[in-house]
Amino acid sequence: MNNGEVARVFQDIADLLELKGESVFKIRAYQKAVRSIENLPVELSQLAAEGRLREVPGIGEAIEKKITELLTTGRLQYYDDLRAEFPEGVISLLQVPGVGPKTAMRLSTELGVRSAEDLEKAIVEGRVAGLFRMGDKTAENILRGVQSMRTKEQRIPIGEALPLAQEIMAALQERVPVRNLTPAGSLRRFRETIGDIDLLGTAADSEEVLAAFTALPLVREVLARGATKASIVTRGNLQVDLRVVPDEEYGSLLQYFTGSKQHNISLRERALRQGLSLSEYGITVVETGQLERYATEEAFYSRLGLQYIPPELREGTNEIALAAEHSVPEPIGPADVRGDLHVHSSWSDGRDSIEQMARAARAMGYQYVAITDHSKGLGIAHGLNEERVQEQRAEIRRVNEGLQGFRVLAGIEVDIRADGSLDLPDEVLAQMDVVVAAVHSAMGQEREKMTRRVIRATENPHVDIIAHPTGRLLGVREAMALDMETVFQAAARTGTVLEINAMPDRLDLRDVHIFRARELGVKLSLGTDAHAAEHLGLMQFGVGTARRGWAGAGHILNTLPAEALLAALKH
DNA sequence: GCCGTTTTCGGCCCGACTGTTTTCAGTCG
Repeated sequence: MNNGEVARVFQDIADLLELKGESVFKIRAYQKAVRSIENLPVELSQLAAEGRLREVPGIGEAIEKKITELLTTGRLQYYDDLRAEFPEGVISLLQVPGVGPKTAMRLSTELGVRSAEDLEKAIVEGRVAGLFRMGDKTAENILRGVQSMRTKEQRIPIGEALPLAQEIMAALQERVPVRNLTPAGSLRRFRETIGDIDLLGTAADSEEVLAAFTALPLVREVLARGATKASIVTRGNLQVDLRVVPDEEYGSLLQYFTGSKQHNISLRERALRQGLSLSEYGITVVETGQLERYATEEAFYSRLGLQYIPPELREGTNEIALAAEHSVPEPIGPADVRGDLHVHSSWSDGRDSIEQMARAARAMGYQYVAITDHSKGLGIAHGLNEERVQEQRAEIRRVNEGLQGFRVLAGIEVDIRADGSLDLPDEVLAQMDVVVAAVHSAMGQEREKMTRRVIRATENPHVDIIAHPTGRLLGVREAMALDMETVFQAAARTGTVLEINAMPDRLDLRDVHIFRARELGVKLSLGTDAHAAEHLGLMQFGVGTARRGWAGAGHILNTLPAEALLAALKH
């Protein structure tokens, strides 16, 4: 049983306990365990084998026992008993926006509703509005919930959300005087997918800003518009919330709306022990009732005796404890990156010439770029054979002669074949500055075979970097079946670098993988996989993901100058 | 059910909004 499956069981238990009307604290304990497990960078089975389950925040004696039972037997008696107490399907009603545990139970016991379809029928027939303490408006609200559940846009990749947020912010700034306009929420934390866009700003006249916001051309529907907050739905069917407050409250508001939820809960629990109560309006000294306002997040965290915590680290793991000791690591920043190590040109399936890519990379402030076109096995991408590799090397030498203070590295993205052998002979690979290897075919191999295949590639003395190691495409293709722990160990043992692919639909390695790989001493690199000059800018998504994996500049090879980088590579 | 620079027992984040209400319950983020 993997972490996701265990987390689902505990989520179900939390839901069932809610239906049952159990103590909210017990329910919260299960929910906390779920979030903790979902964010875990390592398999529970591994922790269990090492007797370290209790080290996970939110896992105590009782939940440890339940996890052990699940891992060893695949079942959980407590869960089975709990489920037997309720009619099948009641849990599913909790998925409907506007329906909580109380309503779900009443719908089930009083109307026999067991599914969203049942619910819709009951509403249309007027049976819901007829219930005690329910009315037409409540029924209508739930009906909208059922419908939105069907049509609502799922979480969108950050690669779509960020440009959209920037477009909205730019449009707003053109129209009204608004300061400190910034994304908050999961967008600011650089999660790989975004549910809705949260924006914050400050202004003397918040009403004016909100009026301009709700009147933007891309607005399809205005959900709410108050004195400090407005919500709209875009034409692309995505919800965008904007909060506008005075300058002096900006710090606490930004802190609050950046989250994560678990981070904020942990922060507030800790503050209470210090006699302080936190809210989006500031910090209240409980004893005196005095409200202190904060214009910056730095001052807010400082008041709590904490080091500043970068947004990408605020997931409620152990960042607060580290901040209390002032030992939160400094994550890599965009300015640390000195070059891109995964770039295609028109020699394979890229759009732009080597020289165009090189000049674009130099314009970004880089010192080098590795041209890593596909090898011959990828016929569809016009991959390079031995002969064209030599021709391309000559072209790279020519381009380098025309570029001062910048270096184009001769690289290749060599295909890892189904058996783990490489698509070009070792003699050819030995001549390259950088060899990137990647799986592009037979991605459905079973776990053991796929793991052996990738490990064999890491064992080749010429392979410097494994690109997009899991092969996933967000929302399109699942990660390949790979034993990541074993892959990390092989990478660490052989000195092979694992790539953090910055393409927003890849982000591969992903955050939790980066976290674990780093722990095991694996070297990492950043690459955009650019197929056109403008893709080089996607590096920001790779950097954000690296930060979520708590990677510092020291963990990422292409923060080094060119010579030091080449010396650090395997061959 | 978890957890401890107040505690191994007794606490447990905070506020907004909505609807159906005469003071609040339920839901959400």
